[in-house]
Amino acid sequence: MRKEIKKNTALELNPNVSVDCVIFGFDFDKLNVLVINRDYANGVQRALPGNLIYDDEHLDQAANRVLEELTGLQHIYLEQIGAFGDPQRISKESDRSWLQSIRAQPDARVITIAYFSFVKMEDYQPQASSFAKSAEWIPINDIKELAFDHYEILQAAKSRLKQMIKIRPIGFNLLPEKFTLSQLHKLYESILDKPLDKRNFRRKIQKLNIVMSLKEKQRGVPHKPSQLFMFDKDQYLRLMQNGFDNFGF
Amino acid sequence: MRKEIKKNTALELNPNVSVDCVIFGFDFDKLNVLVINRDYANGVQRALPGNLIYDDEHLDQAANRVLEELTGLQHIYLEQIGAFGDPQRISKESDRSWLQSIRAQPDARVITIAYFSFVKMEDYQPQASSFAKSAEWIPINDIKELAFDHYEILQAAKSRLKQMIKIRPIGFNLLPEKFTLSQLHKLYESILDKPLDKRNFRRKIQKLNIVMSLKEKQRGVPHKPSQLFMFDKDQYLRLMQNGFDNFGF
DNA sequence: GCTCTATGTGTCATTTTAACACTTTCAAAT
DNA sequence: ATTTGAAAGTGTTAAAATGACACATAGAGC
Repeated sequence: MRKEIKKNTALELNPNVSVDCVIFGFDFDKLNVLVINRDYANGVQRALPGNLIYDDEHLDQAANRVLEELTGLQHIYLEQIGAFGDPQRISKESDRSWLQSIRAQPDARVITIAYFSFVKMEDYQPQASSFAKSAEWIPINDIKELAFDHYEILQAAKSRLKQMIKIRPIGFNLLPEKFTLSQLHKLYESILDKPLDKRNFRRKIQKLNIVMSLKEKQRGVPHKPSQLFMFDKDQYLRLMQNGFDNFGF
Repeated sequence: MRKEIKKNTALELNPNVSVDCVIFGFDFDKLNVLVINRDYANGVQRALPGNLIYDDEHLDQAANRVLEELTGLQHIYLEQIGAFGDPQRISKESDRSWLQSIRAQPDARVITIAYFSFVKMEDYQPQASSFAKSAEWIPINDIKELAFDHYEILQAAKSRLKQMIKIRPIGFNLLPEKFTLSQLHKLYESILDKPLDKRNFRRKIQKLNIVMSLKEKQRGVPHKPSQLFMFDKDQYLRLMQNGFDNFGF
């Protein structure tokens, strides 16, 4: 018998449904993703933060709870990517042996609902706990494999991010309050994974009026100091409401 | 005790995960959606075709199977919309009483994975079976309520369709092999839910080279007969491969 | 042959895009 | 004090895309 009898208590995990989170961060040079490391027989393996949901829990809440339990990150707006449900998605040998050490029903079919978000890296210092041995930011392009089907989920998240940047001014979430246009430019290049003409980029961004130039400049840099900017929240909200559908580079 | 002991046989339904399908059709005038009718104590209620998945089944396969079982539609490319997982999503009284008549574990938490697709209405005459009393095309704008959270799912599907039409030439799937530009025009207006300038629409479509004009005209219409067109499959595939991201009306 | 109805067609002003190179400002090193 | 290195900042032009707009045409039914 593989499944246990399941009582209807509020705090019971649902053995068939999990959530996984892809959290993007930007270090002014490249995109990073938040991963946890877990011990297993033959070493350490990376995975996205994720776990089973409780039976009476909203999916979105579950994603937030799990993310916090494993990495300490709180109060993050997570957006659903979709469900991943290959019946074999958790049956690699390294995954199975690990599941046996942490799950009451390690052989249950599990479908997972993936979520993603993007944050200012500086604001969130990951703090591992629960079954995560550690939690850290890893450059996206350095990731060659992950547990379960998490690599596939990561690719889906990247492609959603790429789409999303064309219809929403995402920089808001990934950059600190004050930033330079070069940093924003680099962010767009990192996400779209292609070079963008500097002058055309600046023209296009400025026409949207979502950035306001401050009276302040960078200091201590060994080159011409850059103007600092902030996002204009009102203008941002106005754009979003009018269903803004062209931010295409 | 709400859940039964669950054995690990291949043909067992997973009590926690279902799929639901939103199938759009176009009758040359407006968008329709395929719904099933089910009997319950106080009458008839409409629902999207959907049901539990088997424990060893891919989600996509489950969606295809369920759609066929309930409506007879086969061989349809279904695209995932996402997961819907409100813990209360199946607890309206009318839904519960109906579930008790068809489910082994009517009180289990069920999350559903929604799929959508669009077909040529003429090619698919719905044939109800299983617990569907009937299956039929209903104009989208006539639908005011559906079972469970299906109305919400329908809205999500509509909004995905609206997005998708901006990045893919969807007419391929919704129109018969030979069609007129006016029909295509009307289709775009129905999906986008706003009028589009006739001349600008025609110019834009023709520039893409995805439609080929035939040597054939409409016959028997009480007005100037329209030129017939077909889609150019090669050009379509070429466009799709190059990641075609602007079809914006 | 008259009427009704949907088809089909072109222009122009405005906006958007893509391509492209040099000067400026600061810190650090000499 | 001068030089050097490194990134910031800035404008023009040609080509393409967009949006607004009105009237002649072809067939069916009477």
